[in-house]
Amino acid sequence: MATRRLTQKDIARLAGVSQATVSFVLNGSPENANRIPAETRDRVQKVIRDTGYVADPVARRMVKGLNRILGVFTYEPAFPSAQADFFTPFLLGIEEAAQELGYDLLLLTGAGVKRRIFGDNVRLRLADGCIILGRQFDRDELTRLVAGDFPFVAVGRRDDAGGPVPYVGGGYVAGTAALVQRARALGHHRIAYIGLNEGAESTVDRWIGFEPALNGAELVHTQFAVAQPPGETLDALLAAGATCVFFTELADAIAVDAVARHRGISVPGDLSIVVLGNHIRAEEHGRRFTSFSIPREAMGRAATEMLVRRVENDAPVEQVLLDCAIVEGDTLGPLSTQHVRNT
Amino acid sequence: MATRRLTQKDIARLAGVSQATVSFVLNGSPENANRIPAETRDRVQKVIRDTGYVADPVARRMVKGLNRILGVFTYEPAFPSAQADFFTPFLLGIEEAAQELGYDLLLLTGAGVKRRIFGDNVRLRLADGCIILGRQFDRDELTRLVAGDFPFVAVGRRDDAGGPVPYVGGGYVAGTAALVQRARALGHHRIAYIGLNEGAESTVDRWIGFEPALNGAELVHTQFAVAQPPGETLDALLAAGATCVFFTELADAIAVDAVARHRGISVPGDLSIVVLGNHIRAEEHGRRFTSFSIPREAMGRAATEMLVRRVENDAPVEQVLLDCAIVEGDTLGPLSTQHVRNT
DNA sequence: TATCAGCGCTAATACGCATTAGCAGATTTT
DNA sequence: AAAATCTGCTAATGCGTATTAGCGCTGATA
Repeated sequence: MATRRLTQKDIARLAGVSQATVSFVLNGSPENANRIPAETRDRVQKVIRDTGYVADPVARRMVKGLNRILGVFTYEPAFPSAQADFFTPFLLGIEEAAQELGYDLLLLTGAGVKRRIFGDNVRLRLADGCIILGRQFDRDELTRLVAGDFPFVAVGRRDDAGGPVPYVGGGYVAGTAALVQRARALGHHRIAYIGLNEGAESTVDRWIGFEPALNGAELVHTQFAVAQPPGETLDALLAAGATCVFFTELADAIAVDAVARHRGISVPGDLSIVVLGNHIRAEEHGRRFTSFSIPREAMGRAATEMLVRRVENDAPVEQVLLDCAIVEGDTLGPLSTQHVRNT
Repeated sequence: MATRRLTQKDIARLAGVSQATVSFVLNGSPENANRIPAETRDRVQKVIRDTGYVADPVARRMVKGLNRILGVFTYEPAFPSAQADFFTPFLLGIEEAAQELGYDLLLLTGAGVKRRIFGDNVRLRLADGCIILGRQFDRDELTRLVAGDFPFVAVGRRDDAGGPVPYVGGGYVAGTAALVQRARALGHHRIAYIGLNEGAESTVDRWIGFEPALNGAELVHTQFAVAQPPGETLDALLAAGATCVFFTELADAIAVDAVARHRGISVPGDLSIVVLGNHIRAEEHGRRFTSFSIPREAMGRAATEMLVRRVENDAPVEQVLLDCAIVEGDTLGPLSTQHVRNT
């Protein structure tokens, strides 16, 4: 560690030229580089090669505006295993796109307990722009970001916060509506909804897609809560005469499905189940629920590309929703004849 | 984007003081900060609060040496799904430790097809030090790293490269030896080894732990290759009269186990199987192989802590191996009486 | 012969911050 | 009353680079 880093001044001294000349040799813009004859250029380059000199990116950044670094900010830690399956696909897309575009990623770990973008020691600004991941999102910080001049893109749709928020989200509204239509096409007209209908945008979107798509079907039961006792939920569903139930939470669907199976109620024979969204490795629980898939990797990619557009070309705010493909699954079936008779 | 970033000069102007005073208010070293009376300090801090000013970390880094950023370099992309299970646990540990120590992570994506540390535009140096992940490792680059003055720590044991390499590795030698002893204790003395015994350090370590631990047992069959036809491998094992076989690759073990089951050969009744290492979610294939676990998360943590030690205190090179706990599993059993008779 | 245009390079500056040296005025000491 | 000390600040500098302005020189042009 004793040896100090090499600088352009050192190279200049060794090559018998000035620091400016070294700089020109390194990043010869056509106009200026041409003015340096091959002989001098070779001499300088030889010294650079011999010494293994590399320009200090920090100093570089001082002069130019940009750093070719994108920040990735998450309000929750990105890797801890509980979150890993959630965050990993996004990061996958982000990393691939960043690599293709020639950017590195600065992972902001949030220095303290509470993660904040506008904190005391915000190293975020080291990046040229930033991608924001995570379900929770401090409204005030979002507002400040929108108001500020630091380029960012959110992964996931966001309501306006003192202005439109640039984002790449999932088309949950359309995906949900498509699933409802599918259920309707299969004859279901006594439908139920289990899950929150307010809070985060991603949650609200399910409900926004759901209700209008009913289109005359009867919403016989709603439960705007999650993680309730599955037995009671099932009782309520049956009492209401629902033939098809939509869950926002996979976990709830799994629990209710298990109870139903235990009681000899056939899914989808007696009751169809639809889940509004998917999870990685959903297959592990042995049931392929009818749902839509969230294109997490593509969202990460698109957000990265959008961010670079904003950083490099000062592009205007964009808001993009990516399609959520329907996952057929085994839990949505046609209305049984028995139900048809009962109605 | 029209509004330029705020600088200390702006704050100074607004507060009616000099830029130096603003700097003192921000990072008041006890001696100097005391010289600024509370009145002035409050005035400056109010402006800072009102404007939301944050110091540019790049400029900061220009002056001080450090940035509180650790680079994470991987020769392979870190997230793509095939690698995700491999890299994620390391990153988990790295991120947690970095967060605790107050560092951010710079993920180096490798600009082109071939990832190199010493490239044309090495952004690595923006970090204070760097952690190197990945199975493949360019020998020349490692040598240059060792020779250079840039602090780094490798995850995984590395042979000397013009000097000792600082690393945090897994105790594969000891783990392998422990498994061999376990097999011996169960009566096995006709043992086989399937897998490479040269190449990467992690591979070599298995063999190094394996052979001496035989301690008189007969090595009746070796196959220094992976991904061979499992049927043929099994034939060879049986022909050699092996009662216990060690695999370096989980995939090979799975394949041979499947063929054995298909042929009605009992594992571990007729043949015990040991795998030298584990994989996340190994349970998915439905077989709990006897093996040792690789403490990936702990390795990430330890490497990060070691790196910070090197960065902050210029600590000497350390080489650490973390214990690999034995995973009991279901595939190593006592020598069957039939085998005992045969011998 | 004086002027001008190119050539090959260098001096000087700015980027935003931390930090050292130091200045003017007030207060205390001798 | 002069000297020393303290108080509250600012000027100036350097970190390593990119870049603009410009200098001294040669050869061509007027």
